[in-house]
Amino acid sequence: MNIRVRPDSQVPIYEQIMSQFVFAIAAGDVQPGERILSVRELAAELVVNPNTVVRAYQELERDGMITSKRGMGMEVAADALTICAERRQRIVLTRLREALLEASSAGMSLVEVTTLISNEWPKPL
Amino acid sequence: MNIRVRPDSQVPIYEQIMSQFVFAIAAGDVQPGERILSVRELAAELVVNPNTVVRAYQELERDGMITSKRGMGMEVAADALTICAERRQRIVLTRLREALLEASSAGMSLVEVTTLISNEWPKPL
Amino acid sequence: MNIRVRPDSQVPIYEQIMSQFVFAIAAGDVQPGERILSVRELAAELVVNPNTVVRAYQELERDGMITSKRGMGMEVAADALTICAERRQRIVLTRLREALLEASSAGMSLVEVTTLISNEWPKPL
Amino acid sequence: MNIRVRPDSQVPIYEQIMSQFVFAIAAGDVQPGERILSVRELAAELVVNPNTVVRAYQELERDGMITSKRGMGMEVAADALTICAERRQRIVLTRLREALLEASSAGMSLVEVTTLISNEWPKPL
DNA sequence: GTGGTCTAGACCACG
DNA sequence: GTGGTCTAGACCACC
Repeated sequence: MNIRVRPDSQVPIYEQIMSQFVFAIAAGDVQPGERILSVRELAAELVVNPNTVVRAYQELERDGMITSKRGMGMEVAADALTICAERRQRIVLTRLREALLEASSAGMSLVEVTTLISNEWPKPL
Repeated sequence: MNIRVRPDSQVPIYEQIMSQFVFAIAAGDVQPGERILSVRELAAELVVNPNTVVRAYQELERDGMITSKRGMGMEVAADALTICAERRQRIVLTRLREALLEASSAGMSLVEVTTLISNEWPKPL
Repeated sequence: MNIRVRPDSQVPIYEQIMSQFVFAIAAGDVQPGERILSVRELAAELVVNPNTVVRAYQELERDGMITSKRGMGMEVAADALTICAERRQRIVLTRLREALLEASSAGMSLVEVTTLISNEWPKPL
Repeated sequence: MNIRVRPDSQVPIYEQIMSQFVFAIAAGDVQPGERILSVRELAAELVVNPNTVVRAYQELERDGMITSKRGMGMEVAADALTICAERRQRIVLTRLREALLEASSAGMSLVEVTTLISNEWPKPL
């Protein structure tokens, strides 16, 4: 799994990290039980403050996506897949709804938005 | 033109005010040359601190959407329509792009997104 | 004497009116004892709020440049010429000093400024 | 770089702060990428309300002179030098033009002004 | 009446 | 620690 963050994005770095984990787990890129990078390792790889990774991991753990194994690092939780699939859906939906609400209140029609989306649909990375 | 703000939104109140002006001007709800509510009036109407309105107005002014007539309030700038139309497009596009990028990186296909949007398209207010 | 104001200038309209009177009197365009436009007339001519003209006239009167003749309007004061000449000097000097201070603190040399001034010297109107 | 403000000046404190940054950057006193004083630090140093510094920094940021690194303070932007050099020129020119226009309309000749300037040229601080 | 500036102090998210 | 936003209330200049 490849994690990348955009430090200049509007969305907080720790949230970017979280989303990427959620997406990776939901997609099956990482399996339940699999060990994940340590805080220090990931922080070094992303060139990011370790505290930021700590926060992302804490929230992921609180939500049951990862679990800490008594001083041996952290791994993907057993039931992470279900949670992540649901959460992925929720993240995407929320963001899309906001964008649509704004487009609508800006006076755009459904047709216009649909056309625009077809043009803007990002190419696979 | 009716302005409403959600004080508990993620997006700052002064930005909400700005967007609504941009959209209202772009839609022709208010004409260039037309006087807008005074800082105190709008603050009272929105139940918001006057300074918050001041900030929104100042940013709108420096972007050329409104102009201040010393001691006589503020009015929609002569060339506000062009600016606002362009900016509206930009605001909506930016937000949509981010949402689509996320949907894409979450593994959704263009078809799925399009379907989802048709279902989620907000009803006119 | 021709008075013109720039409503969008940084300097207050009433000050613009005052300066122009000072300059006109100092230049001899209007003579002591000569009647000046009434508040209403000047306000109409400049398309300006009468209160603004009132303020300009009040300050001019307070400084001895014009005097009100019992309900018959206002006229240039007897000793206005001396006062205005002195004041004109002061106005120009103050403004120039500020500009030079800024230029200097911006790192420009005297030579640069002198050159620049020769190029920028406004053509007679 | 030493920043000083005159609290009793006509020009707003936040503008004084901005100008000093522009001049300092244009002069190369601070380099692109260099970290600048935090809001609280500068506010304490100038004995000024932090919000005043915030305003100055925000306007400098939106004009591309400095950039904010979330949670890590602000630094001089990469292309700040170009912007600041251009802006410095503009600030000085505008102020000088106004002063010259006034001097001219007061009836002074170019020679008089040049002489006056040589006498008034402020000594280096 | 209008906008413009400043202070004081609070709370928040982020790293 | 950092910046970002908001409130409250004050004073000012201008029209």
